[in-house]
Amino acid sequence: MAGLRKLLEEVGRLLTYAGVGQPKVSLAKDARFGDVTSSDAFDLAKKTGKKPIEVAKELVERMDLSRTVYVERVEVAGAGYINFHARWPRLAVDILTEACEKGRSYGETSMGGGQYVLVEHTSVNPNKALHIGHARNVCLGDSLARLLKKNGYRVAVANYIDDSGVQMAELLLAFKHLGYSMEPPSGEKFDEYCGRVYTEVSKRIEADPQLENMRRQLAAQLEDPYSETSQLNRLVVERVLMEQLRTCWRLGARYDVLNKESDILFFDLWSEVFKRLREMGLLYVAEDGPKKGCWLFDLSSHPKLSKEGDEVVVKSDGSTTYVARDFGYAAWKLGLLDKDFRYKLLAKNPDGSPVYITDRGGAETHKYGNASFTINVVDVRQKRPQEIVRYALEKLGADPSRYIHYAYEVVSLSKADAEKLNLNIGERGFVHMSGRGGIYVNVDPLLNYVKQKAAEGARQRHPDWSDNRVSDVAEKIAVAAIRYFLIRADPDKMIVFDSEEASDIEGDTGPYIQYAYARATRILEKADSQPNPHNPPPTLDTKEISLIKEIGILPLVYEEAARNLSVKRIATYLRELAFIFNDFYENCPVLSAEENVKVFRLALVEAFRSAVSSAAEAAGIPLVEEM
RNA sequence: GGGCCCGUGGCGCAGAAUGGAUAGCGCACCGGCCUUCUAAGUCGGGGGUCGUGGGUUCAAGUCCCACCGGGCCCGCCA
Repeated sequence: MAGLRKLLEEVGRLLTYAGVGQPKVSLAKDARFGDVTSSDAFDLAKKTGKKPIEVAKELVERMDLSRTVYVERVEVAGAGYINFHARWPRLAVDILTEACEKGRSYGETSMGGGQYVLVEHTSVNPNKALHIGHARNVCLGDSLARLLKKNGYRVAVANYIDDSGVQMAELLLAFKHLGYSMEPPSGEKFDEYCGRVYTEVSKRIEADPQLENMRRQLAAQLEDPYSETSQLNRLVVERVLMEQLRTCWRLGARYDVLNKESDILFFDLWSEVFKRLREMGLLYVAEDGPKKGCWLFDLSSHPKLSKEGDEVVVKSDGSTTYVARDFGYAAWKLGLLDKDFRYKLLAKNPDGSPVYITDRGGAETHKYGNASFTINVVDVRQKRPQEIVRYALEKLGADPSRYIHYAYEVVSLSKADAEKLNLNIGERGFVHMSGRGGIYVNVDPLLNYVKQKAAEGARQRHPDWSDNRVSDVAEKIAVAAIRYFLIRADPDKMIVFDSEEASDIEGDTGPYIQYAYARATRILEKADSQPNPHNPPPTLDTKEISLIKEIGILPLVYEEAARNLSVKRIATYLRELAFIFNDFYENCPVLSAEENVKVFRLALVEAFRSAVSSAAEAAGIPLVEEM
């Protein structure tokens, strides 16, 4: 077990023996307040009517420090705080030894206990390229999956492929009837080309009712899986999908399974849900009104949605709505159904693992459903439909807390970026992105832009580097910059995307973390002694202690982040860790220190590398040995 | 009309499920630090009534209420 946790437990024991029922201990936010601090005296003072400072003194008097391992001394401070100071050399040995030994897996916990979790993210309509808003989804989802793995969960990653909507019909209209070629102009990716075509066709449809009619016919043909239109659609979908996957892989994401919406119907996941909800009297046909002839899902006893009316699940023409398909799909995720998909192998992730896709003729079966819980990374605008699905699952007898909608706010474009697209947005400082409206910044061009910036810097610093090496490092810097930018923000806050801000590689950015790691790597490269954490100098520098403490905190950070599903927490940890390392780097020379200090500091640097590697892996931020 | 979310120095953010000791950081601005482990770094300076008003508490950026400002959702679209 990690050193800091042992310290916290020891403090807890001391307080318990002194008479505190439920000790409230936390790591001190400032070294002036010791290492671990308690405000229990305030609570006790309230109950007994004494002064907090008197209570604190009494508690401390009752503590026996003669047999502690990690606690060196205790003091009462301020109005009644109890501050504990650690026996640092001892604690340092524990923390550094563990970190050095475990390397990139340092800090991992077993809180998940092997539970199986299905994380779904990306889920971009397969008719366009990923824009920066989709990238937020990918980075959050991928980091969540990574974080859960760090905490001992078994994780599979799904990507929902909505291959049966109007948006596909619109694209097919262009290819079948409007003379658009299926081959993009040279140099343009197929998915970006399709996105452009989609925007153009949408505009034409708006102005031409006849085209709208044609689109409707195509959409109807998509309902029949054996129609010629459906076959063409499958071709387009898979081709766009492969291009999208390349972008996602570039960002560091990976997938286990791609579930196509059309296959939810084909494999009949919906009918059983329909039957059961109907038997429970929660589905009924509207006899009159604007929704006459539709099957509606009863929301009248829902605490909040009851005021908004019931939800259509089957349209009057007999086709299902998006929400209905999601009912079936969600029930499958939680193992409420006997039916399952069949798959075929689609591709390999960069790590070599297989990516399966649902396929009506597929030979493969895999158990991806029946998760302990499932997380859907979907933007906040879908809160209502997601809540309806959750509610339906509850009615079907599932524990609704197993169905988690991980909602995040959208990414919009700054005024400056809107103007680059020749948009006049007036008074407002931002504009919402829209694939249909052609208002977006795509991920690949953005990555290329940041990469180019990073490459310039690398070439200046290392004139001897080959083009390949420059490109390789610049790519990783670009990915780190974009991922960190998207992850560090609170998911509840809208990101107003600005190219210049997002492409920054100085200050509070991903490359800042990479830089600290590269510096550490360099020290170890140049060292002529072996790191040794076992014989710390009798007194440690405050910069050393800060760094050791921050390294020691990682397991606690992982648990906290997993408990709150907060990938932001990992980003802020990385930033803080790198900041503290830089402080150490500036103030504590390693290579020029006396031998006994040197080997200990080398171990500290090594331990730092373990902690950064581990946390960077959890956040999906690539590292470079030299930059 | 009903519901959800946001509001911290000029700008962008952090303040960690459980309220605690002088509110942190980046950008921008001014001024230092490269014959010493990469200056993509670092140190110092100016700049904040944490939207407003109440309340709870020994203690509120953090909890409660109201209001103001901004965003989103309430389709036989997905």
